[in-house]
Amino acid sequence: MTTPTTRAGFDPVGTLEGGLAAALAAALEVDAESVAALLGPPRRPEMGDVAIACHRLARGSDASPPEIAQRLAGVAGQQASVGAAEATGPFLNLRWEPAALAVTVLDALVESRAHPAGLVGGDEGAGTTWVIDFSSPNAARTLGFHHLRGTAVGAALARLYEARGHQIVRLNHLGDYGHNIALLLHKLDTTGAAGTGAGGAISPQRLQALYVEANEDEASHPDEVGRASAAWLERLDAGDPTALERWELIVDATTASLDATYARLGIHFDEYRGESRYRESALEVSEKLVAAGVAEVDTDGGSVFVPPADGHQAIVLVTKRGASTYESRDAAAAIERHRDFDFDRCVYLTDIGQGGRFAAVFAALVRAGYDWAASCDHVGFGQMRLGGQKAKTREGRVVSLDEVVDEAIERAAAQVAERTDELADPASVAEAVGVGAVLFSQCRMRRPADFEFDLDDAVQFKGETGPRIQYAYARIASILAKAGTTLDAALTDGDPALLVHPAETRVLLAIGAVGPSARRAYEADDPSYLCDGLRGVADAWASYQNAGRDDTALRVLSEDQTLRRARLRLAAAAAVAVRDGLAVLGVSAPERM
RNA sequence: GCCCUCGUAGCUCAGGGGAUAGAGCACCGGUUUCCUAAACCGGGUGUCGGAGGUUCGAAUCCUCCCGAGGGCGCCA
Repeated sequence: MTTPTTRAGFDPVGTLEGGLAAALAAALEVDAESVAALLGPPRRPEMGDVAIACHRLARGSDASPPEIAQRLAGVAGQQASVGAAEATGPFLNLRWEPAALAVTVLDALVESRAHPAGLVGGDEGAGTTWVIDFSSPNAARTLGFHHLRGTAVGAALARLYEARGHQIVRLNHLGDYGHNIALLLHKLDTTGAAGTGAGGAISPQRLQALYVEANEDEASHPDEVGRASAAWLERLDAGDPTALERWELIVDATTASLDATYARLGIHFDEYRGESRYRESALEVSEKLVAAGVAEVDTDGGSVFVPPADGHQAIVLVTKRGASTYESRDAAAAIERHRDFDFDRCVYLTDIGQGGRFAAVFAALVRAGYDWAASCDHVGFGQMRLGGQKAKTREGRVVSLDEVVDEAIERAAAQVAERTDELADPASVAEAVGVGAVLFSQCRMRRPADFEFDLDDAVQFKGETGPRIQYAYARIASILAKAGTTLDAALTDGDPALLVHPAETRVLLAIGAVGPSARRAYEADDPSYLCDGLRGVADAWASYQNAGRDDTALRVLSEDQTLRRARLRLAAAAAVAVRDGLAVLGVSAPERM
């Protein structure tokens, strides 16, 4: 009963359930697995902490489901971990013995501190390397608002994978090839030295201005600019030194700009690997796929393509004009990644619409003998809408990610200023809250679902938001401070067996649920499940703490010193659960706000 | 035409074959001599897009239809 920290991580309630399932299974002479699979939360919390539907257990038995439920109620009632067991028709509802639950949860939580990621950690990934490719911005442009979801979710997944024991390589597949670049090469040519500053470098701001001008040029003189740009792209393809030199200026300015934005969000990459890097290797891959009989050369135009196969769409590897394509460059990139990192899995986080394309590329590689390509996974996310429209533009222009973050921080600052408490550093709190609001808003929706983004909602500090969860942490921190103790000290002090009030049980169950929520998020490549778990703790804690307003007997800082220590331990546990979970999402937890 | 994602409360979204389908927002009321009222408590909403089918049991699985968005060999 005291081995809650397993390979699958912190799951004290699972430990209790396992013991219960074993006892029930023994009574029915069936295997524990099949009983454990039927255990789940009841429809409504008033019914109990855990329930079991007995219909399936009645199969192949003389007894009816209600009879089974009745019988199991008797067996369950004998368990030390069970406080109450009641058969309701074909269902068995039961409550854990509160003290047993408290001891199990809080002991497990202390044990989980041994893991670097705490209670959201696990060891499933030990000894394996995963590559994750996310954000994928374009050169010559600042990070746009439409990159927010992939960036926030990707960073969260990378941290989650690390928490689960994987070695992680974060890659940013920069769109440093094609039209945008061509346009800017031409622009740099026409503006000459005016385009560059001291030392020849281009500042991100200058680059952005040039990009806007270049697009205006194209709009007003499409034919002329189009021809000139295309010529520059050819020079670049041919390895022309001037073209390469300018290309480098553009990419350097881009990454400088991107890094600044990522830094605000607490995100970093191990490497940028732009598409242009695969200009030649893409053509080599194409040849290999032809040689393997996977790709064909089109008799009409000389292009190279992979015909539709096994339900996958057709993909073009080389165009009629002999240029690589998105698909062949992706194939080349995958091969390079496997060579460089020897990954066990390579995750591509992009919008869901690209799933078919990636699947076709990976399948073609597998058919050509690159068996490892079966461990390349496209993980897609739904589209963000703004006022019912695609997030890419608003009022006809690209909304930059920086603008959104600025606005979020501004609103957070206004809120913080309103409660001019003795905050030592209101600006840093506003930043933590603003950034937290933005990141959390991106992670909380189920990954594949489209969702309507509303900055007002995200930054509104109530409801299902990051700030509300941060607030729960801050309130606990405040209590601990008032008690003159620290989180770490409180966590191992006090007797859990005293935490038997229903409001306390609710907090304990919520804390216990965070581990499984992290595991599920990990298994589904979807941080939203973790968000659910954190929200549960914040809800339960807020409810508990507010109950203490009306009923002084429920105060954490009880007159009874023994009870007080136990409750401080519960508070610390809730705080740790929230903090560990938010950390995975990239959201910090200020001590005061 | 084919493929993918989806359709659940006024809005934004959860629902891992099981009970009376749930949260948040918005709206209305209540709770601050109090451990932070950015909170909490209470108040009510549903042809689960439609029709069949499988099942003891379907929002959930299968088929068809309707509707939305996205993708579908030479753009990135």
